[in-house]
Amino acid sequence: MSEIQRPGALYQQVAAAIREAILSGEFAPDSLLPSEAQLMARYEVSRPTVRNAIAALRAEGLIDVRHGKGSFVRSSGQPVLTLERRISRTTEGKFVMPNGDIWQEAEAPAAYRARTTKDTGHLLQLDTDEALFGCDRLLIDPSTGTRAMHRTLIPFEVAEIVPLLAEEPCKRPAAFYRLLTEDGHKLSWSETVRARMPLPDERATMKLPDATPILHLARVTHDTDNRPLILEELRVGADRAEVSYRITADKQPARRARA
Amino acid sequence: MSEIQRPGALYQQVAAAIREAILSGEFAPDSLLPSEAQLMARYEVSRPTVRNAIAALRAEGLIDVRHGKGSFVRSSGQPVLTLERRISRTTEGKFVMPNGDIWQEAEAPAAYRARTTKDTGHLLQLDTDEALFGCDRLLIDPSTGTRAMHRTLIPFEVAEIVPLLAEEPCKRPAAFYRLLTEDGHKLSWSETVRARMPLPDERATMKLPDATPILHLARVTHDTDNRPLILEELRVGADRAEVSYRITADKQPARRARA
DNA sequence: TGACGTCACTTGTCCTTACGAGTTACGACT
DNA sequence: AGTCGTAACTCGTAAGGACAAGTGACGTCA
Repeated sequence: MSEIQRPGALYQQVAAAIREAILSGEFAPDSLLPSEAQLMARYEVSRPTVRNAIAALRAEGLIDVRHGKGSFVRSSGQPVLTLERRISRTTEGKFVMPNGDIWQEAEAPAAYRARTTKDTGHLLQLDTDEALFGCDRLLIDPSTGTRAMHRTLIPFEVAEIVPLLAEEPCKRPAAFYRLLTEDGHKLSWSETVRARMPLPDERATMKLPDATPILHLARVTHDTDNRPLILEELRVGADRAEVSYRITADKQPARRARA
Repeated sequence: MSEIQRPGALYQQVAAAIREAILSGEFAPDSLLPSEAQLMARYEVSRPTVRNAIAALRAEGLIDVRHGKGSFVRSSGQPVLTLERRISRTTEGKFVMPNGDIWQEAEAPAAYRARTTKDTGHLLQLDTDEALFGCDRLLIDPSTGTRAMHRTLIPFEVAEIVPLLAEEPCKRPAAFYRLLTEDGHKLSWSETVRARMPLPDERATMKLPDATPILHLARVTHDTDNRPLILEELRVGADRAEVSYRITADKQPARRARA
């Protein structure tokens, strides 16, 4: 290390030095970092040490490395896609829960039968290993290229009681809402937001960069008597998307606050 | 590799084999994986290759490695802490926006002056580099040990117009809501949820495990005329916390649906 | 009995060497 | 001029060796 002694292992010192250089602006976003060979010379360390330092910065999401080209400072752009949930009461006293019509289906939806896990069972107020109708979709927002994975789950017993849902398990959820509302049901929603690292197949399907978590949304639609009817899951890369809940006050119609 | 040939590099084959063994249940959650030496023998590869495979699984959040002890399958437990936003109208026609009173302050709040970034400026409908009052807190939920970082930001010009906010910039946000409501303001909220990898200081402050993203919540409180008054940011490890929005229908009081 | 030191195990760090593979530019050949 | 091959760069993979550092069990000593 040609620079000041820092705490920790050598590769951490190197990583810290590069990190500071990035955050201080010495290396601008999207610019090319020195090559491994140059970093070896600059800090007087071996190649594994340099690569270890670079691996740490990749895990932090600070840089992107492209085979044969070099390491680039990741432009810490904000999400380009806002999933807006506008929660308000119109003058007619209805809640609004838009379904995000921006999405297009990249493939034909895949219908199947499944069973509740501990997780989905809890959300649907069912035990584990209960039978479900399922439907998976791969969605794309054409304006930003953002990909997302969508899943609809409907319990067997709900499909019996509310035949609307059993007819076409791969119908778009927005159609379910419309049909149920026309049928006299008063719906309420519960939406849970989690974040986690993607599984390898999720990384591949959504073409996620390194060190990119995914937002995992689970929306449960409840019937009048608070019985869970439908569980929808949406998974999307957190580098592209954010979720926004806008709660407007009494009788004031929802207004766009965007610049 | 003593097993079937797979696509990709050697270390990826090893990683895939271990991953499958974990997901299939051969290695139970919280159980000890074979040591590096055992894995070297089992797959007939060198130690760097084994370590590379293990590094991949760490980045996926599948395993935890403890120096001197070994590698453990991470128990994929669900979040232990649900930040509930119950959005409903009471019979008096008021919206409810609880502030999460579970949190306790781990240290004295730190007040300071700051300037808007591109990000915070956008949320507060201000240009970049406008003056702000700021206050940072380190919060702890004593029942789960979950740590979170909280930040309050109030524009100078808002503090002039609404003197309540300037008096005590480190007052608890819930107190702001109460004071403003008593003063006749009709508040509305906009809450944005993002996820990203933590910076090193965030990892240290919140004691986050490897490969753990954070949830980043930004809540803007709007005044009657839709002017942004307060920006609150909450950062919390996504391994511990989730956010839940419950939107209940007309006049039906919010009910707990938890088991 | 209790405290402590040692040893055998674990992962962490760091080095050297070698070759494979993607990218780009330059130059020679057609 | 256009095409294509090669050379020189980049990062990716893999092996080997050596020592440091954390952990826990066991045995010795006071």
